[in-house]
Amino acid sequence: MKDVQKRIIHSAMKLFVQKGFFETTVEDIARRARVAKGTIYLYFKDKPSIYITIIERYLQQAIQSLNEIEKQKISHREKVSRIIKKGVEMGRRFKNPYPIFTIENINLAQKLIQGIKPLFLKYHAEIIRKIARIIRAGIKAGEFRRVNPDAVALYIISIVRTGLLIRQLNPDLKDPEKEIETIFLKGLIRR
Amino acid sequence: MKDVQKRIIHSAMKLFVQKGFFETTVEDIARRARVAKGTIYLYFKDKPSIYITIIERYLQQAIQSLNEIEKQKISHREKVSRIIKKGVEMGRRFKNPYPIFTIENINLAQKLIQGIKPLFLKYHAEIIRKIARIIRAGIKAGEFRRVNPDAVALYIISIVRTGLLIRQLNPDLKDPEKEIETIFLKGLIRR
Amino acid sequence: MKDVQKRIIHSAMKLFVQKGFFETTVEDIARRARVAKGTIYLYFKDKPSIYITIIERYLQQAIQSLNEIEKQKISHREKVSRIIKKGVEMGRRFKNPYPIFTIENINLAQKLIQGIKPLFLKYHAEIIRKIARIIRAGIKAGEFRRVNPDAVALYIISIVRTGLLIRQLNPDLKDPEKEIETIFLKGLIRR
Amino acid sequence: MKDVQKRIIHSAMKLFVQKGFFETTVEDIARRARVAKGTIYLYFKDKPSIYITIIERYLQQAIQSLNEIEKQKISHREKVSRIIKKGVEMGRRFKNPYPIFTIENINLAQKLIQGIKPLFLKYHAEIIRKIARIIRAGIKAGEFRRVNPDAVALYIISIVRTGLLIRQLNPDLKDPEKEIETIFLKGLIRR
DNA sequence: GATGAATGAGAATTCATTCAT
DNA sequence: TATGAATGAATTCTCATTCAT
Repeated sequence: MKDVQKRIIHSAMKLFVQKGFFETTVEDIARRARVAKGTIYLYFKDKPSIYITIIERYLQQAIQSLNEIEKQKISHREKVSRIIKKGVEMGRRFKNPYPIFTIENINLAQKLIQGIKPLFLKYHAEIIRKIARIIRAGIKAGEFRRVNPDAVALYIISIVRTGLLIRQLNPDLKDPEKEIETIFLKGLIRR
Repeated sequence: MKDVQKRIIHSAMKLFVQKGFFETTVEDIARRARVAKGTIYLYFKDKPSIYITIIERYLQQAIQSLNEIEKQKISHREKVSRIIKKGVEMGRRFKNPYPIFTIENINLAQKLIQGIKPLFLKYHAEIIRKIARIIRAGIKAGEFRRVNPDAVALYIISIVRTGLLIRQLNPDLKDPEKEIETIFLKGLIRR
Repeated sequence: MKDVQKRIIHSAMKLFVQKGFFETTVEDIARRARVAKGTIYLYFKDKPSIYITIIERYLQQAIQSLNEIEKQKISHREKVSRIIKKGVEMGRRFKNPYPIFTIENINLAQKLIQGIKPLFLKYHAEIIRKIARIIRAGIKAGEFRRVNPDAVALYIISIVRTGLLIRQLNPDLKDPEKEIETIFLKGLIRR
Repeated sequence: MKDVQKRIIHSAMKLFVQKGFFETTVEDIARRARVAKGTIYLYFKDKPSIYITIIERYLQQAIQSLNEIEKQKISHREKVSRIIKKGVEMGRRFKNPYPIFTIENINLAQKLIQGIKPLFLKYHAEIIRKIARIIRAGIKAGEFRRVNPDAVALYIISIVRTGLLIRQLNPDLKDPEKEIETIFLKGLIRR
């Protein structure tokens, strides 16, 4: 990819994370990328499409990571563990743009979200499918209890978010996603 | 509270859910509330403060519900179960404005979120404290495993979101939060 | 009509004539009308619609004038004469926005013209119809030669333009439309 | 003239007719001419000057045609007839850019028109002069009635436009400029 | 000569907020 | 209190023109 385009994406990502999509102006993005305002429009048709591009790259990376994890010769339990770990790690890097698609954001920007929806649904379905496949295999192998694989796949994504959330709100807690993961795997109830 | 103010809040809530905060204009809110635009400013100092008011009421209701659940003479496990159930129920009613405060929204509107933060932190801390107290009691009673109560409290909030998310993306799944809750309580791994 | 709207229309008309549609900015119009830029958009949905409004009023006035002339108890020849006179007079006042619809302007602004077309065709057809009716009556009365009334109606509109054009390019010529009209009625060829 | 320049002019002419001057971008012109945008500026100092060049060539052709017609050994009446015929024919080819200079366009683009004015006035005066000379000769020869030759010259130009206009708005009418020309020569009134 | 990426001035439009009535 | 017309700052996007290669 062209250096200029990279700079624009980079600038936009930083600013979207720092100030939010709506509060970042195209001029801000241009300034930080050290290009003229008009240059942005040589590479992106409008402001939302910059956003979409960032999200799309993130999702593609997520799928890539899932593929790699699935291939590994480890227990299903360990695969789930790595998915969560990788998710938190990526979320931290991107300041978590993934959940942009979740119902929560509906509150802030229906129109924007609607525009992204088709793209998201495509990737989201793929991600869920991949995770669910691992869960299903784990059930078959007698490793996991008989659960609904799709629901659990969504649940795993949610756990990633919880991990990020805890880090944000309770920064003292050491290795929070480990704790969460343990409960997820072993349950809250003592036996 | 004055009837006019109620109408404004009601109108705003519907519209924020329907079209999003940014895509709802003050004029929209006024029209739906059948008041003049200027009247809004007799009751609220600006647009964000309408939003904040809605969030605040939601959080107060949440705390109220937690108080009621805590007082009940039931097992801790059952209390957790009811918290999740109530959370999903409230989320469904509000189309879930709660997570507006989560890191995700950082992507869309830092400034807005920052303005809400002090208020949110106050309530959020209280909610976490209340849930954590129940968890702690459950551990003490030997009902739960030895976990970090604060982390679990956040985890529970996250589970509520997962329940809502599944309903949204996989509407066919019957009683999704029940499934999630079971995993939360019993764990994924078979023993 | 509201005073503000009148001022906007008036301001726009002056400026469109003075500087042209494209070279007049909405800010120009606002300044001259002594209102804020945003106020324009309370009365008109966009810039072209100001233009359309002006044109429409002109066309309505033209039709009104034709109606009055048709009713008068004078010879058909005199009616034609008055139509031309009135046309030049109106054109002078509006600096002739009528021909905005003629093929000429296609060269400058297809999109704008296309947007106006439906409106124009409606009025234009009515104007042609009215003039043609007078011509037909004149033929029937033996006053005019057997000509195609529709073609002649268009021809009359064209004569109005010629009158205006001569005034513009040859300001010394006294009463130019009189001369043109005479040729139109009696012909160029000597007999 | 260089092939590249020809291609640019050709491309611009097609596009100005198709989409209008303002709605045609320099990029459009370049693309259609299969040259780079920058190349245009090697041949023309700016966008209006492309327009001016096109108009100028048209006017030069018009003068050329007039010269040829004037030299022919035919009646003055026939000369007038041929001028009209030729005018409509040229107008049809160019989709009539001539009247771009007429008062009508004032409504759309004063600045552009003003820039073209000096050039136009020069050619326009020459065209009027040539036509007026033919009329004057016709009067002297007793062929035409005693009219103002300059006014009639302008009138002839106007008739050309009427012919084009009728073709545009009433495409069914056969040979419309013939009808118009007859009235012009013989008059509307029956004798 | 030719290219086309980059520029940035400039335009239309939106909408939260004010304030005279 | 209530109104809603008016405001104008702010934002997105366009496109003629330049200039390093």
